[in-house]
Order: sequence, then C-alpha cells, then structure tokens
Amino acid sequence: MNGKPTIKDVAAKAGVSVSAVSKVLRDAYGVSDEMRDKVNAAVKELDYRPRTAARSMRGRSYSIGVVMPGIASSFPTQIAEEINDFFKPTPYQPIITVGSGMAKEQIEAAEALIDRQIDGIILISPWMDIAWVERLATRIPTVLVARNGIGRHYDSVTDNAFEGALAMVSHLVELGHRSIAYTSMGDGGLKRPYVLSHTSRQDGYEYAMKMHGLKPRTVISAYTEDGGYRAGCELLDGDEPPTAIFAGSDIAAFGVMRAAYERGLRIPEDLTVTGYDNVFASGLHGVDLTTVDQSSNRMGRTAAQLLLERIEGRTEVVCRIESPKLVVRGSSAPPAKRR
Amino acid sequence: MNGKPTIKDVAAKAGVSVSAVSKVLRDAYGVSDEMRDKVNAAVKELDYRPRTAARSMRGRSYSIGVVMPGIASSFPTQIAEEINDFFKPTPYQPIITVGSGMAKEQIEAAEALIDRQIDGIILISPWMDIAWVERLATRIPTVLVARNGIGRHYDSVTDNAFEGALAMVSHLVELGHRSIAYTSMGDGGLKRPYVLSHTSRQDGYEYAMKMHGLKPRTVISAYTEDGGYRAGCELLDGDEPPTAIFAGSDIAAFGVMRAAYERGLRIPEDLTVTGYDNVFASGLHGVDLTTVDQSSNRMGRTAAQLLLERIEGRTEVVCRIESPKLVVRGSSAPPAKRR
DNA sequence: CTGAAAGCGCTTACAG
DNA sequence: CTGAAAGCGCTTACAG
Repeated sequence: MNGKPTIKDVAAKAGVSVSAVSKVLRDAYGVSDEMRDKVNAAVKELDYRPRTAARSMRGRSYSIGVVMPGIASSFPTQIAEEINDFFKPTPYQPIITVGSGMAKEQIEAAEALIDRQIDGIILISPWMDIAWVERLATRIPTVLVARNGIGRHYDSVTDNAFEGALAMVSHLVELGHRSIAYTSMGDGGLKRPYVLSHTSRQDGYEYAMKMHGLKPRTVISAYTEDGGYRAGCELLDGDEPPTAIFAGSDIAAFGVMRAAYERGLRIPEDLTVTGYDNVFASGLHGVDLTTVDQSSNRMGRTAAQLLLERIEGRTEVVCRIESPKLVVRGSSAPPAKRR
Repeated sequence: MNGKPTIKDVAAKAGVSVSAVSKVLRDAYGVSDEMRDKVNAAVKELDYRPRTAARSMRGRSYSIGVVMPGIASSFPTQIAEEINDFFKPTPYQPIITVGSGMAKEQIEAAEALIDRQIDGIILISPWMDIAWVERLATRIPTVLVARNGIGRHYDSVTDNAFEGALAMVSHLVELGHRSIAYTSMGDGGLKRPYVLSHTSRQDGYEYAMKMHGLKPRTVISAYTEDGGYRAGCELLDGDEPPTAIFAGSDIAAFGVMRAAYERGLRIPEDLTVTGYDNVFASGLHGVDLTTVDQSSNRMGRTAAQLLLERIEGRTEVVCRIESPKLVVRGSSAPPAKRR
C-alpha cells in the first residue's frame, strides 16, 4: 500500500472483508464486538479516513450547502471573498469552512475538506503547529495567509506586521507620546519564526519602543471587543495610565475606547487609541480610528493565485509579504499637557 | 432514464460512446467538431451536469478548500456561523459558498454545491425566483432564510420584518416625529408574497405611517454605506428634509449619517437616524444607532435544525417567524423645535 | 454475523 | 477520431 489508505487496506490489515469494514465504519447493524475492535484498530493504525466522494456515489455525502451573499466585513471574510472572486472565472469552486481560533477545530475543518477530495487548500490565520501544516502540504497544494515564516512545502502571504506596528509607534512618538501601551493576544504556543501576524505586530511594537528609547508595556488579552475592554481597564486603572493605547486589532481598540469613555475620558483629547486592521467600522464617523491597513484587498487574490499555480504544478516555495500602510484618523492626537 | 441524467444518458441521446462524452466535457484532445456538437446538444437538452464526486474518484474535484476563523460580523455571516455550530456535533459538514446579491450568481453557487452531492442546502437571502427554488426543493432538502412566503417543498425562517418596521415607526412617532423618510432597496423583480425581508420592512413602514395618518416617503437605493449616503443626500438636499430618516439597514444608516454630518447636522439633535439589523458597529460608542434586532442569533440554528429534520425524512412544510425587537440607542430623539 | 459481487458515475489508458 | 473495458473507493443487496 502506498498513498492514502483505502478501505481495502484497512480490510487487509484487519484480516476481514471490505464490506465488514464498511459496516463498522457506518455503525451498521450486525457486527460482532471482536470485528469492530479489529477494524477500529486497523483504522487507527493506518490513520484511515473514508473519502466522501466515493461514499456519496452510493450513500450520503454528509455535506450541507450554505449559499450566502457577500461577506467582506472582517479580515478573514474579506480574504475569503477575494479568493472567491479570483476563482469565479476558473472551473474551481471555493468551499469555505469555518473553524474557531483554535488549532483543534481548524484541523477538523481542514480534514473535513480533505475528505471531500479538494484539489488545494488555503488556511487563513491558521493556529496549527507547523509540523502539521508541512505534512498537509506534502499531500495537497497549500497556501497560508497571515502566518509568518517560510515553509518547505507551502506558500504564504502575509503583511509585514513588524513594519506596520513600527509605523504606528513612530506616528505616536511624533505626536509627542512617551507612554504608549500595547494590547496583544497569546501566541498559542506557536514557535518562531512560524507565528501569526499578531506576534509579529507585538515584536514590531516592542522593537520600535526600544528604538525610541521608550519602555514597552504590553497587556495580553483576547482580540475581541471584550478583550480590549479588559486590557483598557487594566491600563487606565493602573498606577501610571499611558497617554496612548495601541491595540493590536481594531476590534480590541473598540473595547479600549469603551473603557475610556466609561471613565469619562475623551478621545483623542485625554487619550489616544489606535488599532490595526482597518475594518469597516473603524472608518465610521464617531469611531474614526487611526489604524493600520494591511492591504488585505490584495492578500486574498494573491493567495488564490499562488494556490492555482501550485495546483498546476509549481513546487518552489513562494512567500509574499505585502506592505501595510498607516491610516491616520481622528483618534490620535498629541497627549494632553497634564493629566 | 429517470432521476438526474448521467453521462450514460448523454451518450445514449447523442448516439456516441460514454468516453466520447467524457472527452468533450473535459475539452480533451481528439474530438471531431461533429462529435462535439452532438454531445453539447445532448448535454443542453438533458440539462446534464457531471457529478463532482464521481469525477474526483479519478481526476480532479475542482474544489478549493478555505479554512477561516470565526466570521460573525454581519447578518449573513452570523447566520452561517450558527449553522456551523449547529452541525459541529453531527457527522455533517457545512460547506459555505459565497454568491453576490444577484440571483444569477447565487444560482451558480448553489449548483456548484449540488454538483458536489450535498445532502441539503440552506439559502440565505436568496434572490432566485420562487419557481427555481421550488424545483430545487423537490430534488434536495432546502431551507430558506430571510425570505417571506410559505413554500410548497421547502422550509423557511424569517423575522417578522413588518412588525419590526412598525415598531420603529411607532418609536419615532412617539418621539414626536411627523416627517419620517425611509430608505429601501429594489425588489429585484420578486413577486409577493415571496419577497426578501427588506420589502416586508418597507411594507411595514408604509403601513405604520398611514396608520398614524402620516405620508410615507421612501427612497430606493442600495443597502450599502454608499447607497445610504446617496439616499441621505437626496432627502437632506430636498425641499422638505425629514426630521427622521429610518434606513432599511444599519449599513445604509451609516451612509445617511455621513451625509448628515457632511451637512453640519448633529445626530440626534438636528436629525434622527435609525437602522435595521443591529450589526456589531451599531453598538459602538460614537455610532450608537437606534435599530431593530432581528434575533439572528436564533435564525441560523433554527434553519440548521429544520434542514436536519428534512434530511431525516420530514416532508411537511415548516415556516418559522421570529419576532424582532427594537433597540433604542442615542441616534433617535425628539425633533428640534424648529429648523 | 460475515463476505463475494455488483454497481454508483465518472476518467483513463488502450485498441481499433 | 472513436469506443469497449477497467478502475477509482466506497455501499448495498444478497448469499452463506
């Protein structure tokens, strides 16, 4: 046996018939416990997974279709929409699957797709450890979005988060801020240099602070409105509240703003708040958040393009790094003379 | 031949071999023009589409996998995420596909899924005409979200948009407004009662206005920030600018707000602006939009539940209508004494 | 309870 | 250029 194991391989290893394996797999009526155990052992040993395509020729595909209108409203959805647009004129159909921000769920989602015999896969902000990704990439054309590091078998598209964070800190320092805090999130156990963008943003922030002779001050919490709120509370209620808070994502910045308003602070008069991502809501009047745009409008297309090239045979690794740009709006201003 | 046509049926109809059909389909080398024409005619006549599952057993699946982290940031994405959560503990895997807000693209997206042998399909805000949907529903379990009317072969989940719009108008009238304009979007040629939610919102608005003895005034434009902006400009630059603008969607309301601010108007002192949907951004400090929440947090799960029941054999039609609720925030207030 | 055989709808060498 | 046959990896009656 070579390549992905089939039901035949399982049957051979377990020393039973193919139909018996099929029955155990489908939990069908009429199998002895002994048979079940033997088959399950063989399945586990071979790491066997039934192919949905073969299955659906007779039985069910266990696939549910969902058709929805456009979705470009956050970084991942924007990327997904561009991928979709890119493949429209080709015979390929993107099928999207949603995991959470956890490695385990993302692996499950990816495997569900592989069971469906996809020709290639794009992972957006993937939390899986790099060994898993490399293994995946030896089996199927793979492109990663928003994950740093150069792979051996896959392509990647990232923004230069280090540079983006650096630009933001420089902007704040130029305005006169000296006490600039940063909110980030945990690294999820990912090891350098194969980290997600936010780690690289944090690196950029810390590097820039030191470069300007300032002391970095990072609070770790979630990249959610609530996470930002908690980080904001911690910073603003502390001994020496900063004059500027650079949130690692716009969503978190919204939470920081809430904490600030709750304390009667005006933005930007009393406190400067900035973010990263340039999501739709950041541009709204009344929000007007200074942020960094990671040019996600190109990242999705680039990822799709790279995947297509791989499907068509390219094997050399390509790693594209887009340059982010600072978007200055009304939430940043010089610090108040005294507090 | 009965059921969906196969390559065999095409071959029989065209009077050629199965392999010949396969070659024409894949544009492979070595087919005469005559053969090509015969096959294409048969394909068209039978409305044949190759099954991706069978295809992928030897060749390509023409499916691209995209794995992305959570996406609940707009009405459709929120629905999609809940569907996803619902199926997590089941053996079914939702595969999401993105169309635009146009019937043609949505049909293409749906067909791409059917080619992949899905067991059931959920359509979110579908623009296809009802005959197409009914035909689909006779072939495969189908559930519609946010589309009015009771089907013969499919289930549906909607919010009571009429009631929601009515509640909003009553709120505005209670505040003292008499001149309340509304922004909607086109009906896309859909015929009553099988309309999308926004038509029903408009009906509710117009009914409520008449009920209060007021003259309805609706501007049609897109449900986008820009569409709202254009509608806002039209209303505010007109002869008798309204004291309140009820936008048919939050996104459009953001555009109306931009038009207002651009003209130096304060919200809510000089102009009341309200929306519908209660998207994330509406709750942000500085936006603080009065709106209607269509309890989309239940709609997705309900749709998934109904689909599962259909897959498992139910055939009676179920139509669930959720009650929306008014969310009063800072963008609505009594009209200025004089303008 | 277990297994040999047919078949799902395609594609792919291989003859003709 | 065209077609008969084998095969992809499963499931499904059907015997045993």
